[in-house]
Amino acid sequence: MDARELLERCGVSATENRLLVLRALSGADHPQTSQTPQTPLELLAQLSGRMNRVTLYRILDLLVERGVAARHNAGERAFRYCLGQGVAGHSHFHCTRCGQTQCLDSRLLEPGLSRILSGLPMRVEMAEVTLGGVCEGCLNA
Amino acid sequence: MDARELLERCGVSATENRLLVLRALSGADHPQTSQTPQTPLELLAQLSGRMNRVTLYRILDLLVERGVAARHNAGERAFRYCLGQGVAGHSHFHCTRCGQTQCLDSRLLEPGLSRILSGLPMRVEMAEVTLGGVCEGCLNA
DNA sequence: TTGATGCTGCAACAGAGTTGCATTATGCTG
DNA sequence: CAGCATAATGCAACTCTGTTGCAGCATCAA
Repeated sequence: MDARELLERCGVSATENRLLVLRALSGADHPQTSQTPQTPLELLAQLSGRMNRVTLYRILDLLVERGVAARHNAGERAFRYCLGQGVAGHSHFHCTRCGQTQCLDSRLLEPGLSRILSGLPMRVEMAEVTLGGVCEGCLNA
Repeated sequence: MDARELLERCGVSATENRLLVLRALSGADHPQTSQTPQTPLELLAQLSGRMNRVTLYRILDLLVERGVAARHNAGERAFRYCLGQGVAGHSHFHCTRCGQTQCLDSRLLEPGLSRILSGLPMRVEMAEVTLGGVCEGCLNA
């Protein structure tokens, strides 16, 4: 979907900076990162430092609040951000061998997750699965 | 189990400070927190600030490394710690209404988790499920 | 006793995120 | 178009959380 349209649909104006952040999140300039959630500083590097650090934080907060991006924590000090909302089934895998973090296809988690939720007494509105181990690539290498 | 014994079993000497931290983690003095992972600063408050901040951090690192405690991140700035190792099925629920975070019984997650893992191509060594929503207590209130 | 090791505390530092405020851009109303 | 209100941005300074280096002290074994 068009980034400009995406922004306006959720009620925020499509400023130059916001478009840049969306572009960086989508990995448009660094295809290999498209499935990897990024830290604010990594994003800033992609933007060649052209944007103020604070502005970036504010835009990320806004995107998360509007459900355009998801904030995620893999046990590091910094948060990581990626496109897509943070509700049901937004999950990640972190490879301890190569250090890469990748987003998991939520459809793979669906059946298992609903099984977990069915056994719980609380009302669950958000579910995030964080997995760690050795990724397919490292296993084959 | 006895705290002193627990420490010595995993090869670290049972110093006064370490026993204090274990005691605080177990919620011995504040029963309502026994199921709630705590931040280092909350732990420090329980210890009436009698321990140096750095010492506490070092002890927590040690306990995590030895599998006695689990480090966990619920999307806040600070980590939270609780007893029990951080491997397979260590999971939490965060109530958005009352703000409480509680540990989930891993046995409740077991079937759903193994279903998730069976569909993935990577070798999974750690799995953590983070749920958010409204807890049982708040639903009834 | 001596030496080696481990634990603790203090101070200083580093990373990540936030706040306050001034400046600039944008858009609306008359 | 002018004037004003609002939103977005940038800068500096700050807070919070965790880390590192170093020195003092305890413990234990030879």
